[in-house]
Amino acid sequence: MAKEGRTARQSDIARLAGVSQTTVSIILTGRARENSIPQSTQDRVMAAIRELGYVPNAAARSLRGGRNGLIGVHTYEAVFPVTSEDYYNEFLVGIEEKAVEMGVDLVLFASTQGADGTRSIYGSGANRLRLADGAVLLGVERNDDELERLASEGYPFVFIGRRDTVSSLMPYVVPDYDSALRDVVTQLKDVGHGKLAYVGNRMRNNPQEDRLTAFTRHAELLEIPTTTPQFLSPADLDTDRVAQFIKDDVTAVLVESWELAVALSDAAASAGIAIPGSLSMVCLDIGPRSLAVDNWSHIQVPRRELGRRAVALLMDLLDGRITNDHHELLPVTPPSFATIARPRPAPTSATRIDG
Amino acid sequence: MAKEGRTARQSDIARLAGVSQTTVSIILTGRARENSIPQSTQDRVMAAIRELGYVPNAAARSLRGGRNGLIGVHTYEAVFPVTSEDYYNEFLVGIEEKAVEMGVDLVLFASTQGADGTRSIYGSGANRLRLADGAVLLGVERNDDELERLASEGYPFVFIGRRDTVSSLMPYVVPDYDSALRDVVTQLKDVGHGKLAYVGNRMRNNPQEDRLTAFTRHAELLEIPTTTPQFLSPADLDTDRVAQFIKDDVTAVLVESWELAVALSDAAASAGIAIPGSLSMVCLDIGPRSLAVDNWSHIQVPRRELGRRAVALLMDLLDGRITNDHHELLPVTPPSFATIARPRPAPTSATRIDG
DNA sequence: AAAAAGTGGTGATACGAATTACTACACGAG
DNA sequence: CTCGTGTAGTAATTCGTATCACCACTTTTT
Repeated sequence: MAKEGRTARQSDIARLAGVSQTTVSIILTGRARENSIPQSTQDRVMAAIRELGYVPNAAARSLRGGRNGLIGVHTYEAVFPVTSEDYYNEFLVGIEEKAVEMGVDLVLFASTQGADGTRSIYGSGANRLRLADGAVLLGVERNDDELERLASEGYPFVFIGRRDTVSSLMPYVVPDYDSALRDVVTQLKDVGHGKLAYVGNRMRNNPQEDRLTAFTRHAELLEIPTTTPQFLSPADLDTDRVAQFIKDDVTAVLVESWELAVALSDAAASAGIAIPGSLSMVCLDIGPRSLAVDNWSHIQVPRRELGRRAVALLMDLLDGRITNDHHELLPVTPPSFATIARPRPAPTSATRIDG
Repeated sequence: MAKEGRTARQSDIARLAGVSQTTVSIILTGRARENSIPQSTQDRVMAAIRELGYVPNAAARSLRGGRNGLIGVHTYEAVFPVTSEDYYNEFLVGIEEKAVEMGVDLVLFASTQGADGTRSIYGSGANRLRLADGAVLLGVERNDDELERLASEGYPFVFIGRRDTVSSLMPYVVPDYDSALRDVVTQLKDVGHGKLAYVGNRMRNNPQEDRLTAFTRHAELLEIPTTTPQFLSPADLDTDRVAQFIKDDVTAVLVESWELAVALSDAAASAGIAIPGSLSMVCLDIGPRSLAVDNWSHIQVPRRELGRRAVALLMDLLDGRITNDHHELLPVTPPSFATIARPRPAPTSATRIDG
């Protein structure tokens, strides 16, 4: 059935069907009507295609400028992390779902990973991304230069997340942290909290900055006092720190990562501080599946939906339905009341024991 | 730095460096020595490359060169299952790892999924896999016809797993269930077990058949009696069934899936039968990560390694280092002694109470 | 002195598909 | 009988890179 050696190309089909290569191309790109190719010819060509098992050559198509139905996915961290309680997997679920719906295939750019494990689009010498019609990029590492270069080359891509410096150059989808933090602060105010603390990671990244900015903004707008944000490693979030919160009349703590949430839970337990009885806690990131995160109040980034929207936006971009300045915010699920409770009335100074 | 619009190509560099495009290509493909291009010319060209921010066009390269550095991955079930306690993820970890090492990219064939959720290579008319240089296929669904067709078309692919009817047509990697079951049966015999039961799923698939065959074979070779294999849904593995095992002097049960292991644990607990005190249990499949599978004796399929080897074999196949009849067995980790124990001496008939 | 080998390149072409710009013919209207 | 309008195509060109077949000149070997 299949000729040995070479794979079939359009000219093979053309010969078999007794037409020119041009005609085959016209039929395959769905412009048969406007070029008045009769049904009989179309049928002959389609039969030949089936007989030879023809599949368009993706490289040739993209070289010429056409579509090849490939959507790239490039993450600045490993796609399938070995620490498999995997943050990215959920994005990929969404990306794959949407790809299936749109009938395109996904290219996971593994070759963009250097020997040292870092990932770079241009690092490997060639911009492999060009093999695909466009790409979805994600990752928290700061590679603004690459993004800028990619955009300046006119390569169509969508970013999941936001980069202040270059975000105007490309469409992106991003969780609506501003609304989320407004909801959190409102929620805390509504149940009666009077003073909030914010504990961030020592390592900073863009989403974390967004959350902190939003927190500061809404705490101010809602006129709820806060302590100065602290940036701690989990080890530093110890009993002393918890004691200080209590001393400072802090009744609720926002922590930026699940590692900090674990540390705070442990420290509070050691210090005999009940959560949420004496101290409410909200986690601003979700942990791995294996942790019982439902036991903490936390905001939930719609990772699956972000993946889906990113693919949808990319297709829109390719079809010219949107431009590079199209940005989308996706709602973030507000926290449950697991570790948010009405604070106890502050003890009077008379009952307070000073060490 | 980057010119607006078009990206630089070799002829741009050539013009800037005052040489021909051929020379640029020669230098870039590292054949400067053998073509006696002096260092001075190389330097000029490299400078021009840097100045223009040139990056080779991957599409043009693969069009010219044949290979495009894409490795397809096709699973007969969703690649990123929504039920994310994901069996396939571990294979993909291995596949991606190896792809990174080999410097190739992965194509996840999402477009091969039909509207009904089933996946078929030829479903869309054309064999989309041809887009990649070769592919790794996995999945337990029985699509032998497709595999056969694919092989007959000369498409290079490697299967993870084994299909009796068509396995001679392609290279595959497969867990060494025969050795694994030999080890299990030996292990059970060595600690003193006298009679084994085998409980399989009602839904049969190829790996399960392989395990059962191996079990039967080795039980016979080692002259250890067994009950007739039973194929049950987890719900049917109830206290009655457990009571029957005891009545039949069965001291160890091999279950084919973690669902059955859960059912057996529960049923035994309800029936007051201690595991492994009164009944040893070995699970022949591993469950999702979230389950504490380490609490059961189970054999462990080296899924990551299977993924890695599959990619390695595919590259070997593409480079002509192996042929279609190359098959590899990968060792399966034998069970721990978590739920394997020396059986209690069988009660004498005098002490047995008949209902 | 002629032949061979080395140096430093260049021009033309092929890869496969898409597109632009044609051609050749039939038919009806004016 | 000629003009216009479909109909049913095709030839030539393009995308960016790699490679093959050369070329012109110099140096070394026979």
